[in-house]
Amino acid sequence: MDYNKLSELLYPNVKHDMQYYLSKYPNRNLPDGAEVTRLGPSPTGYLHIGHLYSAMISRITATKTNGVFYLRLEDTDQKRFIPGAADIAYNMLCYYGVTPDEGYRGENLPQIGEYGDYVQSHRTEIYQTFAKELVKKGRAFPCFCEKSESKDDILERREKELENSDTITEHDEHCRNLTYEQIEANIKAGKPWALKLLSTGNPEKQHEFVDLIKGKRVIRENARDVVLVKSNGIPPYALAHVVDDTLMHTTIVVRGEEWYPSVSSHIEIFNALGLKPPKYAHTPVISKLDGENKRKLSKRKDPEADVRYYIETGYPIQSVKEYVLNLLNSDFEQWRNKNPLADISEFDFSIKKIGSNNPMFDFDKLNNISKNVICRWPAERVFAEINTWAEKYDPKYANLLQNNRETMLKMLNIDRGGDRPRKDIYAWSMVKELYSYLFEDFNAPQIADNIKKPEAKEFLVEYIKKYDEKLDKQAWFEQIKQIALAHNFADNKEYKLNPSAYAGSIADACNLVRVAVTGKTTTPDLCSIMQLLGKQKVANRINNLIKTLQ
RNA sequence: GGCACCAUAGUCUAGCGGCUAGGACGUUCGCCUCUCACGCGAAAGACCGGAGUUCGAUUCUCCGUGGUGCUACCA
Repeated sequence: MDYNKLSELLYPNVKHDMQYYLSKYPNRNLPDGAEVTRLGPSPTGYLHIGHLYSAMISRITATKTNGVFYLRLEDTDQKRFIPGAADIAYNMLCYYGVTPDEGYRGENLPQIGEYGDYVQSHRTEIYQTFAKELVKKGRAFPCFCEKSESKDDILERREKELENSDTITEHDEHCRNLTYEQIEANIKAGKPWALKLLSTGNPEKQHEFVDLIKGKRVIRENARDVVLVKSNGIPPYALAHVVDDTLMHTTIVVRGEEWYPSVSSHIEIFNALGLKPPKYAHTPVISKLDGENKRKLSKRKDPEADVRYYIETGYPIQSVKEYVLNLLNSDFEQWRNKNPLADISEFDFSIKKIGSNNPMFDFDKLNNISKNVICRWPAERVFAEINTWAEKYDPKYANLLQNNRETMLKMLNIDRGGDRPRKDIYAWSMVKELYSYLFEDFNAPQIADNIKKPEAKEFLVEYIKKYDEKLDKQAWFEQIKQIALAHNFADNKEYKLNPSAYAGSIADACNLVRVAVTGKTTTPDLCSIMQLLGKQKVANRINNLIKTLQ
């Protein structure tokens, strides 16, 4: 077979050769050891938490080595294209502070960088040039078989194939053996065709492969005649990956573990073209416990898979990043404990420290991290963040906050600051409910079962008569205690010894006031809250409760 | 069906031939506070199973088992 002739038959319109592009995009001028990393989302929806996960690896690695992190749009599947998704990807990266140095920046901003175009659908001519090169080298052939239309199609076909044999064919025995004349006839007849790799690999043969996360591995050679160019002229991932990461000089490909099985086919394509493959880092996949089963975080079922979820819920960016970092390098939290105020960029991140099993998403942990982040911030900052969040997601509340700025600031300052700040907020959306008593009245709440109602009532009646909002914390407590004791509430320890003899404990008395005033059993320092509310409101609310105590 | 990845408490993990198997979240219980938290202290809770290698395996090898992924003209 005359492969040059074949390449002209297949790609008569391709003007340049591979060398042309190789010299058009020369090596990057970067310091020794600089790593070039990238994120290649496909615009099929939102940005997945897994994208943020690998983007952080890429961003930190590039920053640490004075390299480059760029964003490339992998939009070769036009069937799954969703308008707006590309912008979301870029915007979310920026929002989370994982900003790319170059590449695609959304529909309205020009791309940055000398190695573009960074949108794969704009690069078909380049891909076809490389495809033609492969044909010339006798390493690719046209396939005229009918394609599978859907996932179901494929599964069905696979089932059928398995009925007769125990393996799925890897070589395309039919089309790889067509003669030039047959191919020419098919082309002239206008039959659609895809370009496939003519694999020369032998799966019995193994070779060493080093993955930056998994370490040294032995993998089998590829034997699959993978599709290089689809019948619409656009390549699927494999060729696009090889061409783009060569031309854009990516040094480390960070991608999800689901790609791991295809490295040998990617390496074969690099080799067939005489190109050097990059280093690979296959990351674990974030999963979730669904009943008894562990599974990948799913787009449809799990709102937390979408990075926008955390914004809508009001998690600070820093909380999410610290959580992801903690998943990535598990010694992060030890470092954080030692350096509570340090910027996360000071943490000694390493790709090698990434574990290789798939972690499950844990809200408890995220919330805990977030509480620790927020409790260190001054009230002004917390207020500003809540306000910014509310302006977007709860304008009414934002309005309320702005009109009561001083009150809210005072509220946020209760138990804040110092070595042992209160940790009660992990996301801005919870604040409205958490401090609802500040701005809203409520129906009289239930009181604890163990408290005797008639005495509770007498206690509250007397207390509200005597309550003086000018008392400081000490005096305030002393007053509650005295009045409670007078109404048969007992010292905590004594009460424990003989509960039935008393109306309740001092703690119960306090809680009675707390519940009456706030409607909640846990709140920051009650004395401060009462001062904030003012005597009138406090009196009204306590009276409301009194009415229910008959 | 084939191929691969993974396997330590409910969860995230440390471990890299000899440890009372360490930490964190969560849970429970104390202490502190004459309230809620915070903080402090403690408890419960793990090496998937079986062979081998070894004086000795959580650690190394093999075989099971389980979970996951891939086996698309999706990425």
